[in-house]
Amino acid sequence: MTMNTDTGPLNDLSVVKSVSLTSALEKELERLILTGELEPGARINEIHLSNRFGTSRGPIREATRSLEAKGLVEVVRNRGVFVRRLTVEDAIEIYDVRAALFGQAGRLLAERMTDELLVELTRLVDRMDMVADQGSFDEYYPLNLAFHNLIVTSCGNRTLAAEYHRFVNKLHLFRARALVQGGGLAVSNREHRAMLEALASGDGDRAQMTHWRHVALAKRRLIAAGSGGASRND
Amino acid sequence: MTMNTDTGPLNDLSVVKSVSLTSALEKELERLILTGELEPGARINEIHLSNRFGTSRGPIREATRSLEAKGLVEVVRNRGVFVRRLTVEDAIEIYDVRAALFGQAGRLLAERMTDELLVELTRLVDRMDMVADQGSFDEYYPLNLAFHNLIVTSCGNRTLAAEYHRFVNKLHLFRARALVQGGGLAVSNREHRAMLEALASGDGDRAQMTHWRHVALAKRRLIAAGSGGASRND
DNA sequence: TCGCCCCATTTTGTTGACAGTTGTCAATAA
DNA sequence: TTATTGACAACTGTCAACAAAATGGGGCGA
Repeated sequence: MTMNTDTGPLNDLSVVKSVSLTSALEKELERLILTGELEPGARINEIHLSNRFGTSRGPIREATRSLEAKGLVEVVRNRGVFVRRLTVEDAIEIYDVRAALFGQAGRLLAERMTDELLVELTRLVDRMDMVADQGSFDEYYPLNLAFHNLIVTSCGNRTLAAEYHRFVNKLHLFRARALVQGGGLAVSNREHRAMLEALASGDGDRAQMTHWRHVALAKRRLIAAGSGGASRND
Repeated sequence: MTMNTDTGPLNDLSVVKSVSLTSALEKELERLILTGELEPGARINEIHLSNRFGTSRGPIREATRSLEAKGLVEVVRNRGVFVRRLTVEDAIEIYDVRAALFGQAGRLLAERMTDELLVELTRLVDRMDMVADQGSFDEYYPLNLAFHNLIVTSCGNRTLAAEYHRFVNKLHLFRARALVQGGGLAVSNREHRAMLEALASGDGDRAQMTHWRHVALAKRRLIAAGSGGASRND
């Protein structure tokens, strides 16, 4: 059982009154899941949670039903709810969806590009090149994340952005999560430069293609890495 | 209030025991929303529903929280839940997401195309041409729906298919729903033929482009029709 | 007549309790 | 030793009741 009884997260919950208890619980549960504190496959015990958060089971059940609809947990009747476990096949499917959404975001962004944004994006890619030379993955990863987030949130389509983030989050449920983050840093950043050029040109077709390809290649790297060693999906 | 007290749908609910009451209620509520029996903006009264379905409020609350996560209803604290109302801007955003997903489906399908599927798809397009000549929209619409569904469900990516359908469903919440279905029948079917050719060629790039463009053009038709007359989104 | 305040009613938020189901473990028999 | 059975414990599914908030209407005063 991965439950602890510290009261840390509890404060955030008790303070709020403007927002419903259910949604606060949902946010907290989502955090626990995405950070891995609740591991994929783990069972979510309603009584334990209600004790931990000092509420009854009702709001917790509502929160888990919401998380089920979002695809983060699985509800089995008379058995309980479990943190969803993604297979390699699931992860690959998600990559295709991600590629489609990210490509569309690139297209939209190319058609509404600004100089400031181009400067900001270029700076991120430059810094990624720097840390990639040093092979420092720990520094590369957050920059990479910021780069992608900036593109998606700037494309002007909030629906698309929300969906994109939902699927990126879902990848956290993938057991062999290290594979997702792997891949050549320098190679990946060369793709970033191609994306930048397409965005700067204002050519929507080209931007969509480069952005789509970036995720598609990441998927390829995932498959290649997966078929090598840790391909078990039990 | 659009509630009636007939016991028709109730039977389906009481019979089942293997599936939870919550998910049965959720399905029924989703049906009521998508068919328009519960109109966009309508308030969902927990007590009324619990009386109507003969349950307590608990399962109904869980079902509505799930529908909220799916984007079909909106929950306002201490006020209740309302059937979500889509603005024109929302609908346009959804079209972009749909285009991205449909394009990806086209690409995937092109790479795993079979002769039988091509025959089946061609038959649908042929029949659409027939009824389009007669200007019979009532016959065209279900054929068109079947055509798109067949493509998406055959692409081999269940995650993508589920997302696509989720967004198509959400379009039912758009007030000026007639606009969504509008557009030239013959024009639209000409795009279908281009998609067929791309699928038959097995060229993923080309298939993605033709499929993406098909939805993008539908979006354009929506915008054109919307800016003309019924552009109010109150 | 118009605007504001107060109170009753309605509705939601949350809780605790009970019933039914699942999983476990020990005792028994082969 | 191993398989089976029965009882117990833990947990989920559902419900009814209480508390808090919002809605609506009537009365009062300007």
